[in-house]
Amino acid sequence: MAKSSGPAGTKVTIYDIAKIAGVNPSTVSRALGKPERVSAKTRKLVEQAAAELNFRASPLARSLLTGRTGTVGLIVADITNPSYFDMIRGAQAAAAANGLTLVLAESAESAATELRVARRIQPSTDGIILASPRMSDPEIRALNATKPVTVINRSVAGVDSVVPDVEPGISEAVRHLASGGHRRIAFLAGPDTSWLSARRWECLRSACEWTGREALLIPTTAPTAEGGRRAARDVIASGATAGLCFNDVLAIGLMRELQAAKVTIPDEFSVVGFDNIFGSDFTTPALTTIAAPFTEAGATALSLVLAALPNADDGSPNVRGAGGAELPTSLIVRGSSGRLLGG
Amino acid sequence: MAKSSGPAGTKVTIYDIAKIAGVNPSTVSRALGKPERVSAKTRKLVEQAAAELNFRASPLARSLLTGRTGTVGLIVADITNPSYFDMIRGAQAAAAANGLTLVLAESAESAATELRVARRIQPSTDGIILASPRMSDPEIRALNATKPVTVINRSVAGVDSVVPDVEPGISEAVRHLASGGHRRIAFLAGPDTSWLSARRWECLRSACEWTGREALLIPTTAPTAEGGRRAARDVIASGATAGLCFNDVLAIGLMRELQAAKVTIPDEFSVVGFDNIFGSDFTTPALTTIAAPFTEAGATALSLVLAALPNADDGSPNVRGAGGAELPTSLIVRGSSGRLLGG
DNA sequence: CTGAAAGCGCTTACAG
DNA sequence: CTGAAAGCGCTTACAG
Repeated sequence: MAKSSGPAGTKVTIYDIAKIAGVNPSTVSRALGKPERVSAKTRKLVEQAAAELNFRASPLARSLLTGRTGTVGLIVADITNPSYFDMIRGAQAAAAANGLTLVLAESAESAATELRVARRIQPSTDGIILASPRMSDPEIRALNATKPVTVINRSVAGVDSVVPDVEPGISEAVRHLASGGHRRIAFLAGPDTSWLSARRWECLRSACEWTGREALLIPTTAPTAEGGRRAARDVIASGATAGLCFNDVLAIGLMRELQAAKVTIPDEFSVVGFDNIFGSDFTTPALTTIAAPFTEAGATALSLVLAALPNADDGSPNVRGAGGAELPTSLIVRGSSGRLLGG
Repeated sequence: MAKSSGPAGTKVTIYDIAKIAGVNPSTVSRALGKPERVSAKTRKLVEQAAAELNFRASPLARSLLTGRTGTVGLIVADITNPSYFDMIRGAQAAAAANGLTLVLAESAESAATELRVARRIQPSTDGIILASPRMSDPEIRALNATKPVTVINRSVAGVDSVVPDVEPGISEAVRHLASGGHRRIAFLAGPDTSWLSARRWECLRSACEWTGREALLIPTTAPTAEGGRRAARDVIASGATAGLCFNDVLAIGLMRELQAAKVTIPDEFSVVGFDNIFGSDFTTPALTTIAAPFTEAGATALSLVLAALPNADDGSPNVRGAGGAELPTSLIVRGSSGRLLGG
């Protein structure tokens, strides 16, 4: 039996290595952590012993000393909402590229849960990213006072953020719809705690005003396909001939329900979504949507957290809340929008 | 200025609390951790002080002592592959329900990366779940010797696992296709390191044999939409009139490419996927697919890891590799499959 | 270049 | 019920 494969649970420490290498534990630590500070011979001895015992340093013990966990948290409202997929992917890739581990958590669209989860993971992470947070500004600032926080799809004074510049995408969409003969455009809103939904609505209203169109706000029960279906009746009742939806899933739900009610899309009604999610081009007609570079948003958020970390060199606290990125949006025209029949 | 909002980075410890509560640090620890072992007065004192200082116990320090991290890792091949979404969701929900944090990591479909990532996160987790792992059996067993491992979509001797029972779903699919007049059925394979792909192919072959149909194996370049598109030519060349695809994304890619080549679906060719992913009903025609309860798979995997944890009571190492769950699959017939025109 | 000691923040027998 | 001490596994000045 090789002793290297001890029973599960046997923890190999630097002391074990020190013993068989015949050196002091502190020398083991050095040999492994800063090999250049140790003689070639010692290093070899230690490395051999470490390999033999299949040693893995405890990140916990190290973190306790260094104050760094090598982990960044990402909290999203709904882990299965495809709008977040690219963001998660972007953050995860950026974390891996920086030798960090990403912890993913979910808030179930609840501000209270979000705060609880954030508090829970904060002590074991170096910083956290909040995707479309539902908490209040002061709550976010309080978290940011403990460890670096970056918010995505929201702007909070004193906190690093990554937000889409919604203007270009929405302007394009309104011009596109206006040229298709649409005069009354409905906005199917997101959760009312959503900063981004408010921004999009504001922007739509102003774009409609500018082009002499009418903008209508239609609340929804949830930013899901079901939420879109349920809103369909109100949309039709409003007299709008086009709907801009807070996200693509909502848009797909709306389109399905309208089609079920024999409304032809886009001849009788145009549907435009947001986010260009996976599958948004699977529908018939394929969904027109306003896209934002979410992969980049996730990566940028991670780099902002990284930049806000206390400097490893001098330990000086870094500036926080100075960072901010605005990512451009654009319209992707597909089949679900176009000229209004007889419009 | 309230002193409760100290500058960032000021770490509040039980010593600070002990000082202002006028008790020993160990008493603080007890008051917070096992309140029943402390007098009501002391408890109140400590709780007040803790609240005042906005104290949060360091999970790192605690983990170092207890050996428990309160974290479970989940490694998937591709974080944006929708086949994994429900699995991730199920595991995440089950983790949260048990007061655990889920760490999500990605292996980029590479066995080497997978092993590296697993080793990296193992020390800071209590156990890990490997979704459709690409590593070798011995590598997985070695990981399992250190800390509990549960594999999903794979069976490894001595390791807990959750696998779909592919038989019912595939049998149904073959009967469905046979009754539609299909005699030659292609299987668009997954990665050749995929245990599940091998299983599905075996099962399809045996089901075809049983019903007197011909089964053909068509390799693909990747389990993605692009992989499906690229395989389309081979599929047609094979003379098959129906294709069972390793996953839905592959199936959607295949369907799109065939449609682009003016093949009418399902009149001239039937397409069946696996996994019933989000969006698989968005296509036209909607995708017929073989579904497995992935949310449940994720949750079950988490509970298996939990059960394999060393017993908190007596610290006795728990049995590992004894657990195993088989989850039933079923066919969801939608528009992409049916009777072969003139078949 | 290397050793001995102190300490990161907590928990847990052990006394009293 | 509470205090004093030891220890989890590592790192880092401080001597030599």
